[in-house]
Amino acid sequence: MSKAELKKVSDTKITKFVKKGEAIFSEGEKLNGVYCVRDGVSKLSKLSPNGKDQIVKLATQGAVLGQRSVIAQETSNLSAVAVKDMEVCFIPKDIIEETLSSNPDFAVEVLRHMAHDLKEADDVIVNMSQKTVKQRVAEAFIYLRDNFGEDKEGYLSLTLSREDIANVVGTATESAIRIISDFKKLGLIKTSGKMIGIYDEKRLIEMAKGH
Amino acid sequence: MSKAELKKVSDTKITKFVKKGEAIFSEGEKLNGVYCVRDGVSKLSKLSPNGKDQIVKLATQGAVLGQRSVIAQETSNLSAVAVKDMEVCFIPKDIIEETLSSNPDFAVEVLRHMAHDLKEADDVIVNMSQKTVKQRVAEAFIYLRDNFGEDKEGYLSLTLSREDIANVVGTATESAIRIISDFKKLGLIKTSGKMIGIYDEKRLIEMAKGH
DNA sequence: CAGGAAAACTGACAATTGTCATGTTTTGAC
DNA sequence: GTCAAAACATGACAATTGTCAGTTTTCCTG
Repeated sequence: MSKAELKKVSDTKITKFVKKGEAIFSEGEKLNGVYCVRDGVSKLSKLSPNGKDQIVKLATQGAVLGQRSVIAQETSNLSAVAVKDMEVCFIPKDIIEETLSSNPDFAVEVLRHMAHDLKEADDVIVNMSQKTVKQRVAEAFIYLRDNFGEDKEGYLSLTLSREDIANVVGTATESAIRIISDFKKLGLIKTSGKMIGIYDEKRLIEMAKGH
Repeated sequence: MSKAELKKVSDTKITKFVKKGEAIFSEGEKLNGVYCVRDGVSKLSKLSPNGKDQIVKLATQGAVLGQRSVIAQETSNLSAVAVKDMEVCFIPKDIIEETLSSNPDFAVEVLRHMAHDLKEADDVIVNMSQKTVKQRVAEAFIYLRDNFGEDKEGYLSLTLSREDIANVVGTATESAIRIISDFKKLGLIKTSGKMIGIYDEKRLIEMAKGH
């Protein structure tokens, strides 16, 4: 992006704070721009016909929410809700569209990013369809550690509710809870309240691979 | 694309015929360009660690294979194998990259397309994680009819092996076969050899929705 | 800090799905 | 046409997962 363009963006951007549990936008909503995540974490989920909310992605610092819908000129196919207090900045879609069509480098940049997302989505599809719930839960913890880190005591920095964990994994809340209990009994993880920590990484990774 | 660009593309493109069962490229392969599907159908699949091949997408006329990998400058994350004799034309990646960075409209066009694919991938994730195998099989038949049509006798124009159907749905081959038998007994579909036809669309759609 | 709501947890059971074993049919090469 | 290999099909059973019902714990609000 040129300096002039950068300036225009920073002039028009609006910073917004979103508390944990609050929505940034909802499925089916028409978006007038995109939201850059400066801080915090958002879950991107889609309501399934049976009433459950499948979490498709967790977005953190650097992610751009709503990009897909704005580019495709469609309403959002996902809901975005904060799972950790957030700071986001809004960029109107006019700016995006203008920059896209005037600046090929920007377009290619966005394209690369979207190509990456698409690959990740493919991976999720394979995991969902070919791995057991137990494997997916194990994988989820490793993913959470790798992407959001852990505190000094070894607990995952991003604490999700059991229901959210179940919705990431795509299973019933009770099943997720049961598997968490099992993992704890097996000494793979430790828990403290709703916080979860990885205790035996090696064996947890084994579990994710299927024994 | 300008006329000069179009000319360059049509000068460099190489038409190739791929027989049913043959691969266009494989997972992990480095691609030197993309393949436009002129005719036929390809399955795009990914090997899961347990040895099963999950079909992520079926691509037909108009689809561009390898686009994601070429844009992201990565090796392919999927394998492409013909499930119906194909005619594809190859476009070297240099041409793609050059056109992308010189022609914003082309980039935006590709971007829109990829945004659409991403939405579809999200939908697949939700289906995989929230629907039963029975629902997914029913949905698969409706999808096959809507996207590939049916012949005069009402059989799906695209005939997949039972194994491929299982791999689309993400289940064991035996489970897929059993469900196909059940659907037939229930009068939802009809079969003739490996061909499958939709017999009672309304009830099949009900089944896809969950009873 | 009391009380109520929400979240976490557990048990019992049913439904779904996968696996293995085996038989049947179809297909394709010769 | 024949024969072997592959694909299709079914049964029996085990493993996984979901559902419902109920208890305990945690969290939040006044």
